[in-house]
Amino acid sequence: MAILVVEDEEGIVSFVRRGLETAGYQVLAAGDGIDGLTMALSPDVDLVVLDLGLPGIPGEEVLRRLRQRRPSVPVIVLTAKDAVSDRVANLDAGADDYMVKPFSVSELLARVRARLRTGGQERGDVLAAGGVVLDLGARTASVEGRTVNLSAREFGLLEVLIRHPAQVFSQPQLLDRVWGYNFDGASNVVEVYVSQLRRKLGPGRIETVRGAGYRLAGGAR
Amino acid sequence: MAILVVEDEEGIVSFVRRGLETAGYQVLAAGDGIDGLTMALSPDVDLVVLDLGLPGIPGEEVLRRLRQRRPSVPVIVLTAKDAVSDRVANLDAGADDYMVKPFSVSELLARVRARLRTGGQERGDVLAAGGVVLDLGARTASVEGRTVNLSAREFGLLEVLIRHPAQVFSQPQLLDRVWGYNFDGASNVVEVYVSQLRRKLGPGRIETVRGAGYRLAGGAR
DNA sequence: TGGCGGCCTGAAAGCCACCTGAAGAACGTC
DNA sequence: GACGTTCTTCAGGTGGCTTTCAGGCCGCCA
Repeated sequence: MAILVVEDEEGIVSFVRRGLETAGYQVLAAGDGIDGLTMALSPDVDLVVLDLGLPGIPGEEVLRRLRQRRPSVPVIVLTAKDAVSDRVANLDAGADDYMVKPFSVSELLARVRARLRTGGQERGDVLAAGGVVLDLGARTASVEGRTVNLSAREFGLLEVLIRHPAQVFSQPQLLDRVWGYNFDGASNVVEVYVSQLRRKLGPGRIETVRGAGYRLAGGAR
Repeated sequence: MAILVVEDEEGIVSFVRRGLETAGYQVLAAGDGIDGLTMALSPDVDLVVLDLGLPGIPGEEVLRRLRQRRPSVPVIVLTAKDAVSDRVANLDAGADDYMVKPFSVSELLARVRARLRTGGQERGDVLAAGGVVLDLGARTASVEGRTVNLSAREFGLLEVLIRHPAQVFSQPQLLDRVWGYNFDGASNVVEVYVSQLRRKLGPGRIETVRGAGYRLAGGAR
C-alpha cells in the first residue's frame, strides 16, 4: 500500500513518514501542490494525505483537480482550521476524512486504516474469467475494462457461466439455474439471452457447444 | 460503555473481565466466533476485544464479517504471533489495535481508552460519498453544500446506502436493515422512501438497478 | 448435395418492477 | 385534545425487461 503525503513542512513530513512506514505502508512525499497533483494521479498511489495550507496552488484546488481525474482515491485532509463549516466544506469538496493540526500519529493511522478499509474497495465478491469481470456487490460487469450494463436476467446468466468457467451448461440446466423453471422444453429464452449477452460482451466470450450447451471461454487474455 | 470479549480461554476471560469491570466498563463474553459475531452486531456493544485463536471459525473471518456489518465499531485483536507482517495483515483486515499475548491488564485498559476516545465519536460522525455528506450528529445531509433535513426513516435509508457506496441493496435487504422487518413481502415503503429521498437529494444520487435494488451513485463528487 | 434439426436473432406484445401523488394511520408536541 | 409531522398503504401510470414468435442460418449426416 502506497501513501502519498503532500505537505510543505519538513518536520511534519518526516514525522508522518516514520509512523506510516512503521505500520507497513510505503510512503511518497511531495512538497507542493503541483508535484502532489502529478504524483497523486499515478495509479500506484492508494491514498493521499493532503495539507491544505500549501504554498503556490491552494490545497482546495489540488483536491478538486484530483477528484476530477481520480474520483475513487481516498483523501485525508490536514488543516489548521477547525470550524464545522470548514469541515463540511472540505468533505463536500471531495475529502474523505479530515484532521486538524496538531494530530497524533496513531490518530492518523486509525484514519488511514479506516479509509483503506471502507473507501478503498469495499465490494462484494468479484468474479473474473475470460476477460470478463462481474462485481456481485455493485452489480456491474466489465469486459477488458469497459463497463457493460446488464439486465437482471443477463446478469444472472453470466453469473452462472462465470462461476464455472469453461464448463458447459445445457439449456435445461440454465433454465433451471437462472430462471428457476423445472419444466417446459418449448422455449428459446436461453438462446435469446445468450444472443443478447454476446452482443454486449463482444464476440468470442460465450461459446456454443452444439448438442450440449454453452460455456464461457476461459482462455488467458 | 459495554465491551465484548471474544475469547475461548476461561482464564483470560475472567482476568480481563475483572480488569475492565473494575475500570467501570460493562463486560459481555463469548466463547467462540459464532456467538461472538452475533453479539458484536448488537448496537449495545461499544468495543470488541477479539482473540484470533478461536476454535471453529477463524478469528480473521469473524473480523471480516463484523467489518461488513458494523464498520465503525472499534476492535482490539489479541494474538500469539508478533511478526510485523501479521500485524499489518490484521490492521488491514479491519482491526483498530493489536496486542500480543501475554499482555498486562493496564496495557489493555490503555488501549481500550485510546480506542473509545478516538474511535468512539471521531470516526463515523460524518460520512461522505457520491457527493452527499451525512452528518450523523446533526442528523442532516448536505448535497453540494445545500443542507437538507431528513426524517428518521429517510436518514436511516441514506445511512445504509452511504456506508456502502455503489453497493446494490435489494428491497428486502433494505427492509431488514432500515425497518427491521424480517419479512413482509407486500409493501412498497422502500420505493416510497427512495422517491422522497430523491426529491430531497436531487436527481442522479440514488440509482435504481432494475430487478436488483438501489445504490448510491459513486464516482462524480 | 439436399434435408434435417439445432441454433441465431430481429421484432413485437405483454408483463411486471418501479414511480409517485394522495389519503389515512400513527406518532410526538404543545 | 388539537395540531403538525412522519410513516405507511393504496392505486394508477409508465417504461424497461422478459418472453414469444417467426424466419433465416449453419453444421451434420445420409
